[in-house]
Amino acid sequence: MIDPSLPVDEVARRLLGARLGSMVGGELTAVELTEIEAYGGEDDPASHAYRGRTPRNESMFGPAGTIYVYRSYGVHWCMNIVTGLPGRGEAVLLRGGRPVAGEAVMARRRRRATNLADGPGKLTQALGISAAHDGLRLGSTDLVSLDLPVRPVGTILATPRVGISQEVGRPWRFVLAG
DNA sequence: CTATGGATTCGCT
DNA sequence: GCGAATCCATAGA
Repeated sequence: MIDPSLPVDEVARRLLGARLGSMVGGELTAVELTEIEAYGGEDDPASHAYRGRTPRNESMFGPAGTIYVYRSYGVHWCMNIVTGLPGRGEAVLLRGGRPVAGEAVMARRRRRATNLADGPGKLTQALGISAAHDGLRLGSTDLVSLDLPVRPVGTILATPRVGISQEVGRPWRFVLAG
């Protein structure tokens, strides 16, 4: 599913256009990923893994494909997928997607009809992702699915990551053009 | 633009 | 232990 030998930024690129689905409360929802950021391990000041292993980021140090969910700003859930070798603490943050299934369910969860998943907190809310999913592993659970794009996606833009003050020079935010 | 929200971590005592 | 600062955002005015 996630090749542990690939650099984290390469994984981020490849996951653009992938279909991320969830089965929560018996309801199926799915998005096509359009915005992803890469985060390194203990050598990346912007990464949660920078200060080493803690109770919160424990799942970041699991095998590639592990899901890492954390609370952002005390309000939102943010979902990451671990990459690289176990113990490295590398992961990609799923920052946005385009709904492709279960839009009505997403609209109900979001209490909105538009902008259903165009942000990290919106994406998890639309898919029903929460702390209950932290530590699960893609391929080992039916609750979350990830399917890589069957055909090449369009242009991929690389920009600095947002919301951080460190390592601004590292262009590790990837967005699908259009 | 501002209000909001709560867990986590760190620096002290 | 305890308090304070921090934090990869969103909605609504």
